[in-house]
Order: sequence, then C-alpha cells, then structure tokens
Amino acid sequence: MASDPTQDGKPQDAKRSLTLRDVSEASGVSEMTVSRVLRNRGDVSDTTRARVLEAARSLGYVPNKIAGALASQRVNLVAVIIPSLSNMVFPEVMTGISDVLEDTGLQPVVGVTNYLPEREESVLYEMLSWRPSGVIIAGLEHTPAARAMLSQAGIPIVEIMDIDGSPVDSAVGISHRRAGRQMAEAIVASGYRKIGFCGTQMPNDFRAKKRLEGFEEALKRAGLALVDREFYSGGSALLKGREMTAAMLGRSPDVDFIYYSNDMIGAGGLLYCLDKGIDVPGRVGLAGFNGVELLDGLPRRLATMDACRLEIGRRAAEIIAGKRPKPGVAEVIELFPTLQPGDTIRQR
Amino acid sequence: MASDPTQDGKPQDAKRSLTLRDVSEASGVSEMTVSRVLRNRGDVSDTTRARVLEAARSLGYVPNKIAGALASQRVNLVAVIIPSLSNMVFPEVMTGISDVLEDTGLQPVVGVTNYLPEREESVLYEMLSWRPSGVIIAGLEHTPAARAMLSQAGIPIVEIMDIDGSPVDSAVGISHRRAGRQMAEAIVASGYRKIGFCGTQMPNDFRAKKRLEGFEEALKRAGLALVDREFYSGGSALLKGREMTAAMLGRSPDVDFIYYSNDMIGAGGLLYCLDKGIDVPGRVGLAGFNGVELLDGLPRRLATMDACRLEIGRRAAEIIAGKRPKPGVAEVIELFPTLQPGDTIRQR
DNA sequence: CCCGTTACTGTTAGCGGTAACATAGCCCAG
DNA sequence: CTGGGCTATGTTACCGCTAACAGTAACGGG
Repeated sequence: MASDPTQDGKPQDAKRSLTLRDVSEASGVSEMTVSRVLRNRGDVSDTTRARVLEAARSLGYVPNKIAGALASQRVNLVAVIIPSLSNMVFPEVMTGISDVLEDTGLQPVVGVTNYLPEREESVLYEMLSWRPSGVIIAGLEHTPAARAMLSQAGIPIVEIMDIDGSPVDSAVGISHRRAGRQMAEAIVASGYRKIGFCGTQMPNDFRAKKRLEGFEEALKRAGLALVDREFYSGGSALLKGREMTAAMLGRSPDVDFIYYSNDMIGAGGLLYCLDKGIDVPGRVGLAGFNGVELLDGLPRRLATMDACRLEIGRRAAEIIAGKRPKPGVAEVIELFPTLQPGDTIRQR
Repeated sequence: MASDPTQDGKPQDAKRSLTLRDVSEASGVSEMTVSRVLRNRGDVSDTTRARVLEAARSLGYVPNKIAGALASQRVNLVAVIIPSLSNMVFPEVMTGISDVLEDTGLQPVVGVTNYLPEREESVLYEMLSWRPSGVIIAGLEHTPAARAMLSQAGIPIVEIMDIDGSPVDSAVGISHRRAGRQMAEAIVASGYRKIGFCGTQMPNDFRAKKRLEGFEEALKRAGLALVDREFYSGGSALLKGREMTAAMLGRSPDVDFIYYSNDMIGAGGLLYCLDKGIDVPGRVGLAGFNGVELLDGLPRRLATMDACRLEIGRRAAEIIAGKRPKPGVAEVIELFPTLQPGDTIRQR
C-alpha cells in the first residue's frame, strides 16, 4: 500500500482523495473558478489564478478526469489496438502515433491482442467502454461483433498496416499482396528459379498471409511455384530463422532463394548461410520483410521491403486528430513500400 | 468519421450514445437491474437476465466505464510507466505483467517516458488523473513532484527493475550495481586485464549507469581501471555496436575485453569481431547485459546477464493485484540475475 | 446619470452509472 | 394465518466535475 505520511499505518482521514472542493475551500473561491483555472478556460483574474494554483500545488491536487470526462463528454484518449509489442514493428508505429498526438492533447492507450481475434474483440470492448476519441486498430480482419462495435462507435476509426480489404472507416497501410508480388518479381528477374518460403505459423497474421499469396501469385505468373516451405511458431526468431534455413537447405538442396516472412528470421537465415560459408547471393539469395533497423548492423544487408511503419502511425494519428484536408471524412491512404535489394539478391 | 449505417452522411439521431436507460426501456426493467445483469452482480432471475442480455446485445450497448468508475469509485486500470518500448526489455516486462493481471479483472495501461524525467512526471500526472488501482513504474529515480504524487496517491506503487535506492512503496528488481560488479569479477577472474566499456550516452538511464559504477568499483578493487570507453546515442544499436567496437579496438589496440551496456550493441561488437576474424574470446572477450532472446540466434553466444524481466513484471503485478502473503504491505523484492558466460569469455 | 460592455465569479443541473437501502412477492415454520 | 426470511426488483442519492447560464462590479460613452 502506498506509504502513509503519518506513522500509525492507518490513513487517519481514510485518505479521502482531494476534490475541487478542497482546492476551492483552500483558496476561497468557488469550485467552478478552480476548474477554470486548472483548465485554462475562460476569464480568471491573475490574482485569483495565482491563489488557486498555489492552493492546488500545495495540496497536491490531481484532477479527476473520470468526473471531468463524464461531465464534459470529452475524453482525450485514443485507443490503439495492435497484435504485439515484441516484434519491432509496432513500437515504431507507436512512435509515429505519439509524435503526431503529442501536441494535440490526445493520448494513445495501447491494447495488445496477441493475434487472437476474440482477444481483439474483448480489448476493443474494454477500450470503447472508456469512450475514447478515436480508435487505431491493426488490420482489416475483425470478428463480426468487433466490426459492429467499430462502426457503431460514432468516433473516427483508422485501420492500419493493410489496405487489401474493406475498411470500416478510414485506413492507412500498404498492400501486402502487392508487396509479396513485387518481391517475387524482383527475385525472378534476378534469375532465381527454385524458391522456398519460411514464415510464421500464425493463422491470424493476415498480412503475412497476404504477402505470401501475392508472392505465389507472381511466381505462378512467371511459370514457377514454391519449391519448399517451412513454418515456425514461438521462440527466438533469429534462431528459428537459422533452424528453418538449415532444414530447408538440407531437405531441398536445389533451393536457390528463400523468402522469409519477416526480417528477423531472414537475418537468422543470413547468419546461418554466412556461418556455413554458403555463397549469398550466389548459391542462395535471401529476402525478408519490414526493413527493421536491426538489419543495418548485420554483416551483409538483407534484401527487404520497408513497411512504412512510422509513416503509417503518423498518418493514422493525423486522421484521428483531424489534421487532414477534409477532417471527419473517411479516407483510405495507401503507402508504397520500397524494395531494398541489399546484398542478398544477385544483381545482373 | 465513423461510417454511418444510413446513407445520408449525417447521423440521423445525432448518434446519442446508448445508456443503461435505453437498455432498460428495451427490456422493460429498471436501469439498476440492467446494471446488475451486465456486471453479474446480485440476484437476477434467469428470464430477466436473458431478456436484458438480448436487449443489450441487439442494441450494441457498450457500458460507460467513466460513469461506472465515478459512481463506484473503482477503476480496473493499472498504470505502467516505462522509458521505452523499442529495446526488447520492456515488452517482456509487459508480458509478465499482463500474464498475471489477465485473470484479475485489472488491466495495464502503458505510458512511455523516453527516459525523460519531466516527461515521466507529466505521464504520471495524466495517468493518476484517471485514478488507477495501482502504479508500476520503472526505476527509483523520479522528480520530487513525481515522488510526491506517488506517495500521495493512496494506491499501491511498485517501482521496478532496480533496487539500488529507496523506493516510495514497493519495489521489484535487481541490483544493477551488483550485476556490474559480478560481471567485472568474472572477467578479471578469466585473466582479462585491459578492459574497455561501450554504452549509451543517456544521462537518465540510471540503471546502465549503476551497472557501470559497480563494474568500475570491482575493477578498482582488483587494481584495475577501464582502459577506454565509448558512448553512443540513437541509431541502430547493432550498427553502433560495430562502430564503437571498431573505434575502440582501433584506438586502444591493447584492449582485451569489452563490456557493453546492453546485448544489442554487444551483439554488434561480436558480429564485428567475427567479420574481422578477431579471435573471440582469445584476443578479446565480450559481454553484454540483459539476456535477450535475440542472442540465441547469433553465431556465438554472447556473455550476458539476464535481467529477470519477465519475473519482475510478474512480481510487480502480483503486488498490485494483492496476490501476496501480506497484501497491502510494502515490500522490496530483490531478484538475482545469473551470469551466462556464453562463448565470449575465455574459460580457464 | 443611465445603460450597455467588459471582466470576472457564482449557481444550478446534470453526465451515466452504482451503493445502499427500500419494497414486493413468495414460501414455509410455528 | 402470521411473521420471518428468502429472492427479485425498484428508488434515491450521490460520485466529482463541467456546460450553461446568472449574477455583480467597474467602466465609459452618450
């Protein structure tokens, strides 16, 4: 329990938390005037203002936003619902969001779903029950109930990361299908023909799934098909990348390119190949996805495609904050990731 | 704006949000009964319950926790205040917290300070204004105002990560000073004598600072001192690790060990040495700190010390949730990190 | 000198729930 | 049949704050 300034252990006055009334009594003005001072609203004389601030400060008064929000019907919170915090990608999105929201008085509140739709639904319900000013939520795939809540909420909704589908309201993201396609085209153009895929075993990572679909589609158009594939779940992504690469190259020695569903396992694959003295990109080419900063420190630059994470966060926040040409109007913003060939695709 | 089901663009009924009254009218019972049903409180007949639930569901009612919290003086939120999300360490702490809070009805709300004390103060103020049921905050160093707020809040406070100092209320963490000392002792015991340090240039990363202090203290006791040091700020940690290592080995060729303030730059250093064909741990030994999962995928296991992150999160959450032998009593829990020598310290 | 303005401060009525306390049936023992 | 103890539901009074409006005093122009 919080330490009590008095020594008797029991809070002597039941620790009744401070209210506007306490400040108003301490400063000899009405509660309303105190409220005005603390919110910098309306006209208050300088002397009164000073007196109130002094009283509030010396009492250690912290306003009760619960009461404030109820009375004013205004909440400065923005719900941000994402699948995970541990994979480098969402922290950067959060950075973009915070940057923009910083000077709007709005504040992001994060909820994590662990890629579980039911969890997403309950997190959303929970957050909506705090009546936020807007929702930023990853992906376009939600349970029917979640979609219903989103569309009924009466607040701006921005679905982020992905635009392959139909948004409830606004959306900011990239086409993962196109991203997969582009990567496949680049790989094929470089002369690789026996292409394998390593990815996550997550049925609900719809974006990874779409990338793979786009990838296979482009291969097919080039008269090719995946030679081998390998999935993992859990554990150190870097290590899994090594293991999957070892397994695949062992099982399918003719594979000459491996496409990874994310940079982390791609980096693992790259380290494995370098360890084993496998010629990259001569004997095998490698590519990942996301453009994570981590790659900069690797011995060789892994081919990848940045996912515009920072920009996605920024744009989404701008929509919520009404910083758009036509605020309040739903819009879909497609961003275009650039392919970074790095050193792991053969140049020709 | 949220899409309106009707096509005229303007919400036809001003989108007045639903209240208990709407549900009560739809189901023909009092608001109180609806409230009871939705919270599973008190006795409600099965038929009434079913009727109410049906009405709530079909209307798409989402309770207003703002009103609920104000009336009941209960908020199921736990404020979690941490310096950063982007460095692998706090996401894992969050996981520990969420795991424990999961089935308590409590919910973590994250605030990020970017290692800025003033920012910490304002984030704390903001969060306290929502009257959370507890606060979990990283570190023992806060502005005087922040300390005052914490001790006045009248709710359980847990300061995490560090125990070298005096907590406001409860604390869960490791001694970073001791951790630094232990690492130094292990290094010296392995015969290294020309030891350098690479770390972050962050005046407010008190824990990194304490590790370095402990480290130097132990060196001194062994009659040694740091031979060289190098600091960085910003950018890809892996890359910075490479660069700093290159710089240090170039400038001080006699350095035979480098202690890094975190695993990420340590990993960069390791990759650099392997690239350059430098004998590790023969010519130089290397060690980091944190025990991040990432290291598992590296070509060689970097010496490190795990920071008990998951456990810290769990314990902190248990204290907040009152899942302790003596709930409500402040306690300080010290955890003991284990040194993982890996392959980058010479064995003798 | 009156009245409209301006500059400040106070009063009242909720916001949407819930705690606490009725109240209304109903059943059963005495 | 009567009262006590259920169970199921309703009533009332707030929770702490703010919107909206209502003063009040001082001032200046006509």
